[in-house]
Amino acid sequence: MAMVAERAGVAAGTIYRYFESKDALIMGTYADLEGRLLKKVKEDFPEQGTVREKFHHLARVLVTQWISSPVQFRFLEQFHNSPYGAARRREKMLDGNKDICAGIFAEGLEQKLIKELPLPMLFALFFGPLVYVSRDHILGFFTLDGALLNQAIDSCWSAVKR
Amino acid sequence: MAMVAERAGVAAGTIYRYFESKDALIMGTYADLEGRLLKKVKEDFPEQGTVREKFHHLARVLVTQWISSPVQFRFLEQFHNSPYGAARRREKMLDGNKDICAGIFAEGLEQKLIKELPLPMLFALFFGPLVYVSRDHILGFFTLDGALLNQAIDSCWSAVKR
Amino acid sequence: MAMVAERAGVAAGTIYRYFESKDALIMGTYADLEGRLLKKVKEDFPEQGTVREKFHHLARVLVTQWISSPVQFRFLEQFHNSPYGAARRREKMLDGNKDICAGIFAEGLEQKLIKELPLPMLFALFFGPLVYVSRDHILGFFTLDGALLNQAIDSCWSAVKR
Amino acid sequence: MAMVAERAGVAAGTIYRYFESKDALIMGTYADLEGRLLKKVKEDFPEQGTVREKFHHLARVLVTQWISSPVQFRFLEQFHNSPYGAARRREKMLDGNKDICAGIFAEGLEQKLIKELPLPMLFALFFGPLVYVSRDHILGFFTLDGALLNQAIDSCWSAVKR
DNA sequence: TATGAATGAGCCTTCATTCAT
DNA sequence: CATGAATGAAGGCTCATTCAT
Repeated sequence: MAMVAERAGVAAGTIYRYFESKDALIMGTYADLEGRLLKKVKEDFPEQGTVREKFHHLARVLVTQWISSPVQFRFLEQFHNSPYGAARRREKMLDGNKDICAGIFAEGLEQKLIKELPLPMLFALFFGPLVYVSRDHILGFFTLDGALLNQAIDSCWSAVKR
Repeated sequence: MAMVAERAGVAAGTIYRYFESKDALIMGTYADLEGRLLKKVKEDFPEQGTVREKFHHLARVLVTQWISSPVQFRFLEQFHNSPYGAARRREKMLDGNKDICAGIFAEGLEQKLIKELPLPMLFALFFGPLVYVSRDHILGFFTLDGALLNQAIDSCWSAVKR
Repeated sequence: MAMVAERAGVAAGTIYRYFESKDALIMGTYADLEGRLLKKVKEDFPEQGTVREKFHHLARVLVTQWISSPVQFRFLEQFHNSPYGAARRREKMLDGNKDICAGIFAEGLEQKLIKELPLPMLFALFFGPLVYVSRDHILGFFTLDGALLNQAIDSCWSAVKR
Repeated sequence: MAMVAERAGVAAGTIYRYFESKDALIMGTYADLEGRLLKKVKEDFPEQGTVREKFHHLARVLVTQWISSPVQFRFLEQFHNSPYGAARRREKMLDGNKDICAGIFAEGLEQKLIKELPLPMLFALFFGPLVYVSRDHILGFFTLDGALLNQAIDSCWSAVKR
C-alpha cells in the first residue's frame, strides 16, 4: 500500500478514501483492467464473422494487450492465481451472465464446430497456451511476432475444434 | 519458516544449517519436487514407443501427480510464476542439458511430427492447457476423469502436431 | 470525530468551527451533560426538606438518570477517569463556586449531621457506591429496582452520617 | 506496545513471544497484579478474627497497596472500567470459585451481620468508596493518613452492616 | 550441531486535524 | 461558514533471520 500511495503521489491514508481495504483495491483494479480489456475486444469485433474469426480476433486482441503492458499482465496473472481469482470465477459461474468469451464458445458448440467438453476445459485448452505464450514473450524466452502469434492462435483453435 | 520448522520438528534456527535462506529452501524444495516428478515420468517410460505415445505418457503422469497432491501443485504453480521460476528457466536454457521434456520435443521435431516453433511456444501449447486443466480440477470447476484427461492430452497433441 | 460529524449531519471539518479540538468537544459535551443532570436535580428539589431528604433526592435523580441512558453514563464515567476529569475537579476546587452537591454536604456538616471528613472523602463515601451500583445494573450484574435503590441510598447515608 | 517494549528494554516483536496479543498482555498483567494483591491480603489475614476485623484487614491492605503504587492503581481502575473487566467479572460469577472477598461477604451474610443485598451491591457499597478514596488521595485531593483510612473503612462497614 | 529467544523493518489500517474551494 | 479530500504519525502485529548458549 505504501508503494501504491507513493506512485500515486498521495499519502498512505488517502487510498482508504477510495478503497475500503487492500483487497478492495485489488478487486477494483482487476475489475477496471478486465473492463478495459473487454472494451478493446468489443472494438472491431467481427460480429458477422465465423466462430473461428471471432476466436482469432479475441485471442489477438488479448495477447496484444497483454504483451503491450507487462506490468498489467503480471497483475492479471497473479490475480487469477490468487484465492480471489478463484472466488471471482466461482461467482461468475453462478450468475448466468455469459461474458463475451463464454459467448463465443457457446456459439461454437451450437454450431458443432468445437469439441463437446466442459467449458473450463475449453477455456484451458484455448487460453492456457495464450497466457503462457504471452508470459514467455514478456520474459524474453522468445519473441512473439505477428506470424508466431498467428500460428499460436491456430494451434489453440486446433486444440478445441472438432 | 516457523511453520516449516515446526512441521519438521526442529527449531527455527536449524533450517539455516541446511538452507542459506528462505529462498534457498524454496529453490531446494522445488528441485526436489521436480526430481521426484521426473522420476515418476521415467518409470514405465515407453522408450520404444512413438513420439505421440511418449507425449501421452508424460502428460498423463504429470497431470496424475499434480491432481493427486494439490498442495504440491500449488507450490509448483507459484514457483513457476515467481521471479525464481523465471530465473531457473533461464539457467536451464543456458546449460545444454536437455531435460526429458525437451528431449521428447526434440525427437518430435526431428521426425517432423510437430510444428517448427520455438521450444517455449511448444511448451506453452502442450503444457499450458494441462496445467490449467489440473488447476480447474483441483478448484472443483469440473472433474477430470480418465476419459476427459485423454481428450485433453489429445487436444494438446493436436495443438503441437503438424 | 468522523462519527460525531456524521451523526450531527455535518462535514468532518465543521466540528472545528465550534470546538477547537477533540478535547474541547469532549469537555464541552461533559459540561452540557452535567448541566442537564443538575437541572434535573433542581426540579422538585426539596428546598425545605431535611438534609437526609435532600441527599435522597439528589441520589435518586442522579442514579435514575444514569441508568436511563447507559451511553451517557459510560461517557461520564470515562470522563471522570480521564486526566481531564481530574483537571476539571481541580479547577472547580479553586473557584469557590459551590455546586449543588457540595452545598448539601456543607449544610449537613453545618448541622453536625454528617461526619467531619474531607469533602472529597465524603463524596467518595456517598457517590462511589452509587456510581458502582449504577454501573453494575447497566452491565446486568443485578437489577436495581426502586426498593434496592432506596436501600443503596440509605446505606450511603449511613456511611456519611454521624 | 511500542512503549511497553521500550520500557522492557526489548524490541517490539519480543512481546509476542510472551503474550499472544495486546489483549493477552493486558489480561496477563491484570491477573498477575490481582494475584500479588490477594497474596498480600492473605498474609497476616485474621483467620480467627471477626467478620468486621476481616473486612478491616482486607480494606486496609488493598488501599495501602493501591496508594503505594499509583501506576498500578490506574491500571487496575482502567481494567475494571473496560469491556475486559466486565467480561472477567461475568466469567468469575459463572465458575463457583469464591474469591477471598466474596468469602468474607458470605461469612458476614451467614452470621446475619451484613445486609441481605445482591452481592454486586454489597461490593459496590464496600469497595466503591475505597476505590474513590484511593483515587482522590493519589490525585492529591486530600491526604489519606492512617486515621482517615480507618474512618473510611468504618464508614464502609456502616454501609453494609445491618 | 541444535536451539529458540530476540530482533526490527515492514505490513495494513485508523483518525484527528488542516485547508483549498 | 461549510465542505470533504488529503494528510501522516501512530497503532498492533508478523516473520525471516541472527547468535549466544
